[in-house]
Parts: sequence; structure tokens; C-alpha cells
Amino acid sequence: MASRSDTKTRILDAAEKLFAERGFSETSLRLITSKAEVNLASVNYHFGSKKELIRAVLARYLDVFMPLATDELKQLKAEKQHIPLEQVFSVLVNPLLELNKLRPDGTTLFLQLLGRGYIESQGHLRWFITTHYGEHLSFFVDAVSESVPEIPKADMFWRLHFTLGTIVFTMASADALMEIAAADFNEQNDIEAVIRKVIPYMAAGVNAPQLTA
Amino acid sequence: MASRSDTKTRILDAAEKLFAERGFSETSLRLITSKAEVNLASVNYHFGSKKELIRAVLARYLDVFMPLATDELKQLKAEKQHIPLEQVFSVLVNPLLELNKLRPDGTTLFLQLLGRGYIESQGHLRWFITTHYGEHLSFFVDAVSESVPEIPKADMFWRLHFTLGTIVFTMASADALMEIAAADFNEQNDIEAVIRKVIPYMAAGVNAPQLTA
DNA sequence: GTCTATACGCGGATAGAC
DNA sequence: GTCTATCCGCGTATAGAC
Repeated sequence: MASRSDTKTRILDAAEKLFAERGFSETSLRLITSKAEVNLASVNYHFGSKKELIRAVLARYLDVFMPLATDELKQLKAEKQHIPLEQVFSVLVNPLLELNKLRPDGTTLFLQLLGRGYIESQGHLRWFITTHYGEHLSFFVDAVSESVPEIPKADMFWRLHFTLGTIVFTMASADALMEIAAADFNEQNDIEAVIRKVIPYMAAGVNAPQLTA
Repeated sequence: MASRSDTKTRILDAAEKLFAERGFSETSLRLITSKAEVNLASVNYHFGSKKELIRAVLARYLDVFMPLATDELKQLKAEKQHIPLEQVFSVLVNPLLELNKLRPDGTTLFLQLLGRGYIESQGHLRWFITTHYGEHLSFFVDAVSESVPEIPKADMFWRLHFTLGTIVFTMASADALMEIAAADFNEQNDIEAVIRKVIPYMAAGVNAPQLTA
């Protein structure tokens, strides 16, 4: 365990790169272990299954991101009584960009992995995130509710899930969308630019006028 | 080809039901063919591959839905010069509900299949839909642009893709969301209710105020 | 033309030796 | 902890029966 980093980390590093490039189902454990130069069976020894490996890859980011986001939000709450909705969403930008210090291109990697993971793995990732980071999520959801208190709880439930869909899908296809925008509109975007485009959309959606039908 | 419906239709019917229930990757051809009581190899004979079977399942709905939606939109355009954005989205409701006449629970099945398909199959379904139904899509996109002409084309590109994410993710998880809403808020929703909830969200998002950063 | 039996290669997972 | 050998289910391809 000296000259080369330990097996577990080697697997995580190789898996994260391949998952982000090719997606989860298109990335076999045989490919991961050959790139990481470890034995195939070591994945099952260290992680138990491919699904748990996926969760572990995401957890390395979530463990950094979630506390950062909560701290930033707490600080803002201490400063002002009422936070405009769009600003609640904007709180997430700095913690996301901090992930670039964790690993090169960390922000993009994390958001792609999160988007693809949420989308490809019907259920198990949703469960993992809500059980392991539930307090952070509740804190954020509460802040959103407080910023637009006139929206009923049930409506807020739906609109926050619409928002989840927006962000997850956008991040999963961010690469393709940036390519199209470059080709068709001569726009050069990075992941931060995309985040800043989607925030006003989500804020307007959550705060949409009520139906009276 | 007399006493029981033909093999091709038996496969499509069984596949559509299983795909909607369990998703595409979780549904094996062996399961489909055993439920349909046909031979495994007949899928390859009639459809060529699993991907093409998925496309064929969706095509049965799209071939009905797309012309209906275009007709409805053309009729509305003939009636009034300027159509409010939310009304452009609402045009899709009746064509969607018409699918219930095609098959029992057709609307729900179609939207679940579309959502899951767009999400699970990175690319091939997107390509299939844009090449086979491109004119219908362009007609709809143009109507959206005309209803909010002040939004630049590039911004509209991003916002329509955000909208795609919203609708696709919502429909793919509609069952789970309706269950949660029933348990937590004592709300009884069907798929039409969900559609009518998401339309104001999307309309507000597309029409969100511009950033001036 | 339509259907069937069968086989190939690849996927994730695991038992057991070291 | 690590490695080999092996298992079973998957999508796919094909030879040949009807």
C-alpha cells in the first residue's frame, strides 16, 4: 500500500472517469478493473456490487458538496430575513465550483454523474441520497418553501420534483447541449454558464402563478 | 394467423406492458417472449434488435399522437393571431387523452414509455423521434417561439431543453410521484392531473425574466 | 415467409485457493 | 486482500424445419 495508491481508490478513480464519459450501463466492471490495473473480483470485495460502486463514486463528491451547501445557506439565512427564491438556488453555485479543487473538472464530473445516476438507476440512487443526506436536503427544501411561503406544501412537492427533473436531465445531457449551442448559435459555454442559465428557469417555474381551474 | 393475433402484435403488446412497468433495461427479451408465448428468436426476425423493438413500441403511439397534436395546433392558429404560451402547451392535452381510446390506459403507458425511453437510451431514441417526426416537432417549436417572440433563439434552445427534461423526468417517475402525493398530502391524481400541474411550471420557466449578468 | 432450436460472447457475481 | 475459475442470464446470430 505504498508505491501505488490502494486498490479501492484506484477503482474509484477509474470508475468515475469511465462512468462520466460513457454512462453507467455502458461501462463494464471488466473495463474499469483493466484500466485501474486491479483484479475483476476486487470490485465485489471492496464494494459488494456495481450499484454500490456507483454510490461510492457519488458519495466522494456528495460528502464534500452537501455540507458546503448547507453552510453557505446557513450563512445567508443569518444575514437576511427573507431570501428571494432565485438566490436560494444560486447558493449552490459556489459549493459546486469548489468541487473543481477536489479533482480536475470536478464540477462537471459530479453533475454528469449525478444526472446520469439519477436517471439510469431507477430508484436505488434516489434512496441512497435521501437516506444519507436527508438533513441537508430538508434544510434546502425548507429554505425554498420559506422564500415563497404562499405556495401550498403539496404544490411545492410537485414543483420541486419538476425542478429535479429539469436539473438532472440538463446535467446528464450538458455535453451534448453545449456542443449543439456551439454549432448552431456560436455560443461557448462551460458548466457554470449552463448552471446560471437553468436557475432563472427553475425559479420562475417554482414561483409560477397558480391555476384556478 | 387466425386463432391468436399475429406474432408481431403479441410481442409489441407484451413488450409495451413490461417496458412501462419495469423499464427497458430491466426487461429482457426472454421475459417478453415468454409472456407473449412466442419464440425468443422471433423478436430478432420481426424487429432486428431490442432497440428497434423499443422504437416500434413507441411508434405505435407516436404515429397517432403527432398528427393529432399538429392538427389541434393548426386549428388554434387559424382561430387567433397570437396564442399565449401556456395555451400552446395545453394543446397537447387532448391528443394525449385520445390515446386512451387506442389502448386501455394508453396515455399513461405512452408518457411513461416516452419518459423512460428518452432517459434510458442515450441518443438512439432522440435520433429516431427527430428524424421520423421532425416536421411535427418543428411546427410545435415554432408555435412556442411565436408566442414569446421577445426571447432570443439561443435562449429558447436552452429553455426548451430544460422543458424537455422537466416533462420527461416527471412522466418517467409519474407513478412514484402520484403515490407519494397520495400518502403525504392525501391527493388523488391521475396522469391528466399531473400534466395540468406541469404545464404552468414549464410555461413560467420558458417565459422567465432574462438575466442581465 | 415464418418459426424453432441452439450456440456464441459478454455482462455481473461468487466460491474457494493462496 | 487478492486471484483464478466458474456460473448464470443477457442480447444476438444462424442453420434448418415447416
